[in-house]
Amino acid sequence: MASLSDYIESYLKLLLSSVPDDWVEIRRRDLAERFRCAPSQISYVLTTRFNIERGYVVESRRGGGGYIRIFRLGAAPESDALEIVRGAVGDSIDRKAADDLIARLAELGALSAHDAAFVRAAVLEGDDGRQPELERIVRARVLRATLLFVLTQSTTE
Amino acid sequence: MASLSDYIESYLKLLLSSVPDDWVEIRRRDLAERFRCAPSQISYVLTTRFNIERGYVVESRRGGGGYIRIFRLGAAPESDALEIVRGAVGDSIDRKAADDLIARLAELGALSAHDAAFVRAAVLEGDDGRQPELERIVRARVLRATLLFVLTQSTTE
DNA sequence: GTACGAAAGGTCAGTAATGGTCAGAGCATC
DNA sequence: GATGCTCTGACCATTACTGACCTTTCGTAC
Repeated sequence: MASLSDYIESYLKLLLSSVPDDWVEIRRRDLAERFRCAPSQISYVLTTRFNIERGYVVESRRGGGGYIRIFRLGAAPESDALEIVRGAVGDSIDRKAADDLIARLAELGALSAHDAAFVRAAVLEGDDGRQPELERIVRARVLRATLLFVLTQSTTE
Repeated sequence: MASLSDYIESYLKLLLSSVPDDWVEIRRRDLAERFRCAPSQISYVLTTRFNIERGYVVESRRGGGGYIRIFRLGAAPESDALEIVRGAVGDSIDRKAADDLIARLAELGALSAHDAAFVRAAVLEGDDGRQPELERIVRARVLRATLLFVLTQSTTE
């Protein structure tokens, strides 16, 4: 329990806790140099430790003056609701399963009635039922994004 | 946020915000001199940062007394963020256009940096480039749904 | 009004400087 | 030895920036 990835993770979290805003900007190359590792390792740490399921969003730009920005969202990463979302929404989901999931989260108290209605609306947006396969994919992506958004927004305080 | 292009972009936006009308006039050569760069770099900044997707229109004239005018769009009170989303996202959208739209909304103040990063992450997630046509369609749907969701979410209180 | 030179801006290919991806090797744990 | 996490290197994609060359416009001489 002391891998290089762990050190990089700690370092980034320390960085995040030391700034007033909830985001930091780094350069992949510099960080790799500081830890004497391959640049791709930084990418590895970011995808495994700073993904959306853990409460972070990463944004980057390539090319000259490129950067990586890490945003920390407000949620407790180990909350039950996030666990459920992580497990329940795959790459593809049908309408009923999506609806059930939303209902279940509302029941758990993770989603207010208001939020549940909005998530449901977003997920059904543009669903004309003509391309079932496409719909399943879109539904999964929208569902995951909106749920994570709501869940990481509302538990901030 | 450290490249010369970024500085030139900031400078021009500052200029735009300091005038009563929504347009400014510059000379490519003077600006290049001020930033100590090649004149073509100014053109580069204009095409990448001040295009129509981001809400700007550029007009120019060559020869003696030549000039470049930059007009900012979207300042009309009736063109709110929701309208822009409905109009800009069609049935299919490429990666760059999606990114530009998110950037424009962030610039308008409709999206916070957090929310912009969030939407961007949701829209670009799972984009493996193996089925470009399908991705374009999925991207448009996810973009519209998440944008409408985030925008209506933040304006409801 | 034509010709020409000077003074703008436009275009584009090429180079450099980033970050992204992914297969596979290494290593730890069970 | 199977499984899963770490880590890397080779290769790819994107963005920044420049210089050489092109086009347009104006002013002036004739």
